[in-house]
Amino acid sequence: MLDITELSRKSGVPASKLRYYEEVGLIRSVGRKGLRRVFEPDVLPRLALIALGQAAGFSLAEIRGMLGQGKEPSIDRDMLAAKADAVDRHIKELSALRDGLRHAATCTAPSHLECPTFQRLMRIALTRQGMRKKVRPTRQ
Amino acid sequence: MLDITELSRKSGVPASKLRYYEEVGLIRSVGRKGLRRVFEPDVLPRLALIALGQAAGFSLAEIRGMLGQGKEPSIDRDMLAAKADAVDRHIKELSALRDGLRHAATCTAPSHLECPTFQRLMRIALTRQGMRKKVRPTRQ
DNA sequence: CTACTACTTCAAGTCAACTTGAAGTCAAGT
DNA sequence: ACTTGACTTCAAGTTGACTTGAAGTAGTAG
Repeated sequence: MLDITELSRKSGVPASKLRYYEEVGLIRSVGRKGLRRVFEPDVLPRLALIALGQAAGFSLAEIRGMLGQGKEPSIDRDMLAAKADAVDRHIKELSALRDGLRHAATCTAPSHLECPTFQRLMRIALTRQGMRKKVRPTRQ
Repeated sequence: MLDITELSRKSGVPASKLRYYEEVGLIRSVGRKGLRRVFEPDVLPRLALIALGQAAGFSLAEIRGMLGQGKEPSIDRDMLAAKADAVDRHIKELSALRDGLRHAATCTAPSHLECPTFQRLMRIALTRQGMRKKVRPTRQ
């Protein structure tokens, strides 16, 4: 059993965030010691999953859906497979971006617009336009 | 030369977003026809680059930094290489997540906590904890 | 018993990236 | 000349994911 400060220290997640996560139903405390929340140690892997899900561009609501409320993830297998496919598509886009960046860093073509590698990058970028699955950075 | 409606139609980017992007210095209009902004066609690849950069988890400020203001990207090669490395690390995380998801979709182990694939996923997730490079979905 | 500290709640603030709405303006068609 | 429609500006609103601040309270040290 961990109080919120211990959990915060072990996980690296600020206490305010832990309270927020509990409030929105992502984690659960199993009781109180005085005022203080007490958590079971299995919230640690759960927090790791949450962080990973965020890194993949899922909203907290989606992550809550994936994790379920019980301890056992108990998740819909088809949905998981679909999510995996979505992540895979995202990876492909990012691979193209990485290659494009690396190329741009070394390419000495007169104009990027004339460079075939750049052209390919553009095509992939434009392909992406339709599918509205974006991602953006979080402050801090 | 394109007016804002044509640019919006060709790029799939709503006009309000185009105005916003101009306001924050991501794109430039080259003049007005009456009230209406007029753009050069080379903003089209630029918009594609912006979308791709967002997909990679960069903020608009970072993207503005990468693209520069002129037509020629004129970007710092070292920074580009560093960005490419960052994207590559992100890809590795996502690959782990994808594998974890696929595994979870098919795994019939009694408890995920006992499953070695899940364990591996956890280790990678926890590795990520230190580096504050997150990403989250955009509405619409 | 009193202080002190670290927690508690709850409301409000913040941030990026946009969108929406009101009120105005221009050029093109009738 | 007048209407129409699509643009214009500018301020304010929205969303998700938090953080911050004020005011309160519970366990512990002295």
